[in-house]
Amino acid sequence: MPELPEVETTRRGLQPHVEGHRVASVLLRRPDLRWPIPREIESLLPGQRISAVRRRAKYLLLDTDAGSALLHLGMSGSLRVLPADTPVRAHDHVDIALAASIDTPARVLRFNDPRRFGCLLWQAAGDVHSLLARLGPEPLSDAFDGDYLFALSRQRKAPVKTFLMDQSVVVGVGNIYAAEALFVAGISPLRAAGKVSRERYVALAEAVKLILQRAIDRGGTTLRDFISPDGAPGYFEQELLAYGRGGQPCPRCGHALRQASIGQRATVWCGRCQR
DNA sequence: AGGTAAACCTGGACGC
DNA sequence: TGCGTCCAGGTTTACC
Repeated sequence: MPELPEVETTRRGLQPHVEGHRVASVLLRRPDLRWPIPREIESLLPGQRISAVRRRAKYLLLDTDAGSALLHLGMSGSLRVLPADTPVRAHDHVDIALAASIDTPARVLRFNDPRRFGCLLWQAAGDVHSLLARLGPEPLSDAFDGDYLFALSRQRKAPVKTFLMDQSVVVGVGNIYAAEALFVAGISPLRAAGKVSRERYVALAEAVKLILQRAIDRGGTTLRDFISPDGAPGYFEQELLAYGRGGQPCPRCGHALRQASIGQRATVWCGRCQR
């Protein structure tokens, strides 16, 4: 489910309830998600004060003096901050209980993930987890621009949509926002990455930034099960121009939007506006 | 090295 | 109503 805007929405929802608070206890209702949950989550995290809630790519990090809990929401994961006595529902796999303080009641940070493609891992203090080691730049940073994409894409034969979704090229762009950005930039998702001009990569980088920022402003996209930590859905779905609209008229020219699978992912685009 | 496809897992939508 | 099939916001892993 979650691409960068949904993870960032989650981070922002978590931050006021989690940052500066102490972990009272950890409850694992199953020992694994995508991978086994490491021992440190149970042995080191309880008692620690969470100093920051950060995002890198589609990962969330809960920083403590001992190290960081590293979370990924996979396709169907969500995190919520709930009153400590909230009844458990199906697929509530992990509770990180937060200690009560003078001005806040006890709450629980609860990780729900039906498909279990998400993960909860541990990054020791001073370390960079191997999953974070080979990631590309953040799309909303100055390091990401058209010149960067142009330089990296030379000689590459994979479709530009596959290239854009490669997390070692740029992080955070998944299937929804890749389709949207290519639509806005007027680039066919099928075009080989190495055959897109510098000028058009400038337009693409700008489109990625614009769309991701706009989606963050709307609280992300809720298709099925994405919810923010306070239970609210995202409102970007109503602004989607291409994703999920195969067969419908192009919002720009009225021509029927095409749909096909590119790199194992359903892709929608306008054969007239996108070349 | 780059490119492609299988694999992981559950639930919802759909057709019969 | 029930069952089979297909599809879904991700990414590692294996293979060519």
